[in-house]
Amino acid sequence: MDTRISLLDSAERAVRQRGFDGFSYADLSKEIGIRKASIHYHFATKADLGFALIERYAERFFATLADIRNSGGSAAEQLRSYIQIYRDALAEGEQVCLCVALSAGRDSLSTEVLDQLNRFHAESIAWLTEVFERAAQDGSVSGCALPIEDARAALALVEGAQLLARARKDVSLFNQGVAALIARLATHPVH
Amino acid sequence: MDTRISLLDSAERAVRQRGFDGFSYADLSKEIGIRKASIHYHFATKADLGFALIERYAERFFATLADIRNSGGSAAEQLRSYIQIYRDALAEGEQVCLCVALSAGRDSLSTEVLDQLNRFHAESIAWLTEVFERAAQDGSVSGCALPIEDARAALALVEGAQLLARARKDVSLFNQGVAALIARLATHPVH
DNA sequence: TTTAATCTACCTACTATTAGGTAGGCACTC
DNA sequence: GAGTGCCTACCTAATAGTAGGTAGATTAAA
Repeated sequence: MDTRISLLDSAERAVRQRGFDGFSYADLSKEIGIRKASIHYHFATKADLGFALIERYAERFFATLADIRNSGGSAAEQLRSYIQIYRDALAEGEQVCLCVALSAGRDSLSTEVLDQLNRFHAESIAWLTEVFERAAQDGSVSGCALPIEDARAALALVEGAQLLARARKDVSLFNQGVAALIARLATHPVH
Repeated sequence: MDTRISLLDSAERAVRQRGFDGFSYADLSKEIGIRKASIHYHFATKADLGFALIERYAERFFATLADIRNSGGSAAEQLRSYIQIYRDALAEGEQVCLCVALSAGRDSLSTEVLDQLNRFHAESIAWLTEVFERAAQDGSVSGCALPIEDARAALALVEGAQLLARARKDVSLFNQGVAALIARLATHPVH
């Protein structure tokens, strides 16, 4: 079972660096030290591996979002945490978040993986919409429009900023991209 | 020379739909009706083809930006035109802009193509910064912060919104992503 | 409690297919 | 006759996936 996890870890890093078509079973084989054919024992097809990847990723991601929501911070604080997830995911500008990586290479994905990807986006927007609704109440975020519009813009922004940052392997490009959003966030409790 | 253009057209569509690794010389061969080997006459290597692609694209793109700048419209009008370029590029949600497509598959790109990609981003941000500077004067865009920050955020936003839209083959996701930005744009001349 | 059956996690060796790229030739035009 | 634009026929390396086997642990039956 340890091998399975090693495979997932190795594959996730590869996908987030080079896309789903950017790594092969041979690559994984070299990295974790079992033969290429043996990988098929754990993941019969590459599509199966892809599905397992996004399933595990979604679980982790949404658990983190739930933690942030339950932390009780202001909307601004929660948004800062949200942005921090995407900043951390960059890993020195080498990687992007798994759902950005998969979105980018959409064509080679199975419908199951695509469904998970859609769920990912939908739940992210739902979470962000809630935060922006709270922002309208606690006043910790300036310049708010409709919560749903702010939510969709925020998602597009962090994903786009990741893409720009990885293109030049430079995390500061991410920070620059989200600077305007961060500038709207109150640094101290507003009430 | 007609074949060369057909090859570029076909390759551009392919890259923007499936990424640089998502198409082969065999695909192009089938699509335009000459043998695979003959493509090497026009583009000795795939890297050469990639370079020709982004070169042609950049020329077109920046000519359009120059036209918009020279149109004499307000900053808000020019931003609307800018967003429209990215919306048009989506082509029913099938494609993304070439630089988004190339950013997504960064690893398989030659340094020459990567350089062009960086130039693309730098010039886009320069153009947008100018527009936001003008916005600070003509007042046609609300909620402006630093022009450079607004510029970087706008670029990240349209690129991210494209990614989201193509992931679901749905242009309305792009429109939703940029709605908050568009809401900041004055619909009538402000002075 | 030994024996038989089954399962796990791997192996070697192979397949068919595709990738980008090359060598050399052929018709046609300037 | 030199250059253009294409051809057939090939190459090497890599791709995902398959066939068949094996050492060792676990389980079930005698």
